[in-house]
Amino acid sequence: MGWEQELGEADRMWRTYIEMAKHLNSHLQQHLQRECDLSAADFEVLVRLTESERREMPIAEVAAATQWEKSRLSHQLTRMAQRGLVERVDSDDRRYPDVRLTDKGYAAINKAVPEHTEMVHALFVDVLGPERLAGFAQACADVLRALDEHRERDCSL
Amino acid sequence: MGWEQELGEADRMWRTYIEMAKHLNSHLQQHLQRECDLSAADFEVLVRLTESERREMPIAEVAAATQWEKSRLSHQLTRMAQRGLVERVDSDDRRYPDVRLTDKGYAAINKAVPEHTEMVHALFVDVLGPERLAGFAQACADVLRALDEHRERDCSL
DNA sequence: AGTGTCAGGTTGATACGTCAAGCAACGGGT
DNA sequence: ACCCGTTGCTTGACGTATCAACCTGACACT
Repeated sequence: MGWEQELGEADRMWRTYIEMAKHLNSHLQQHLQRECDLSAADFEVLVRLTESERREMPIAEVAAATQWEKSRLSHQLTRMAQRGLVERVDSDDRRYPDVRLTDKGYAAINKAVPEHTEMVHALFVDVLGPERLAGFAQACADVLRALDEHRERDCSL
Repeated sequence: MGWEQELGEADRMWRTYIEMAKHLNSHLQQHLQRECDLSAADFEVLVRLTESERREMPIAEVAAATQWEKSRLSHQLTRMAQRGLVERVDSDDRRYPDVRLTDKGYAAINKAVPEHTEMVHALFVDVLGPERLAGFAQACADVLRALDEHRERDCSL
């Protein structure tokens, strides 16, 4: 035993990142839950829906935007519909029903977004400052690119 | 509607980070699951256990290290015990039972750690390179500190 | 029209996380 | 010696995520 006592610099930095991500996430999530009675999943769906002018879009579009499994989205929409945040509506092609933001959902997201944004700024954006933030984001973009390449390689097997 | 079309630079960078974190996480998790048949939670518990010389430690210590709710840990240990990765053992003080790594658990973690580390390097450490990694980690540390301060303020209310 | 195929959606089973309540064992005061 | 409070762990119920199987309506080809 004991290789983990000999953690290199790099691995300790990795752990720092992991810690940060975990705490930041849970903090934002708890805030959202307490203040707005929305789970992170609720929030994400509602945000996507506001990206349509009509407060309504095909379910598949939400699925693409969130990158969720369709079954997860389906369950999520069922629960949100039960709470009156959204409703399913049939479109012209009955295979692909739409989701629509209800007034209640609209009110909820309009309360939540500013608070959430403020929190993100206080805990992240303002802490880093403009230059470091840019560097950070560039790093994230690079990692994302590496991930994509890696995934391509995996799929081509 | 439409404020989100006017996302500032900062908010787009925040989204980049979120995307990166999500993808990186799910990639590592899937790899661990496929190659080693371990969930992220399994992995974390096993790693903590290897940090003891005796392959065994009080449950409370694992709880402290992982920062999990005790009930979550309890459920997790039950499932891991069912799969033979760990076992509960009574210590001198019967209030505080220990968890011990079984041989099977030991084998599992010894296979998983190098693979996981390799993946972390390929997707993260090596992508950034030493200097950018250091900057990144410093940024994470700063955000963590901001989080702690914020939490203190919340608790003192 | 009839049949096949397929994309998109739903459903049910199972695993995991969280919350609240319960349980058990040590330690101090009497 | 007894009771009681505290502390750590477990349990059960519920909400959520994932996987696999299934359903459905449109389209193409015959």
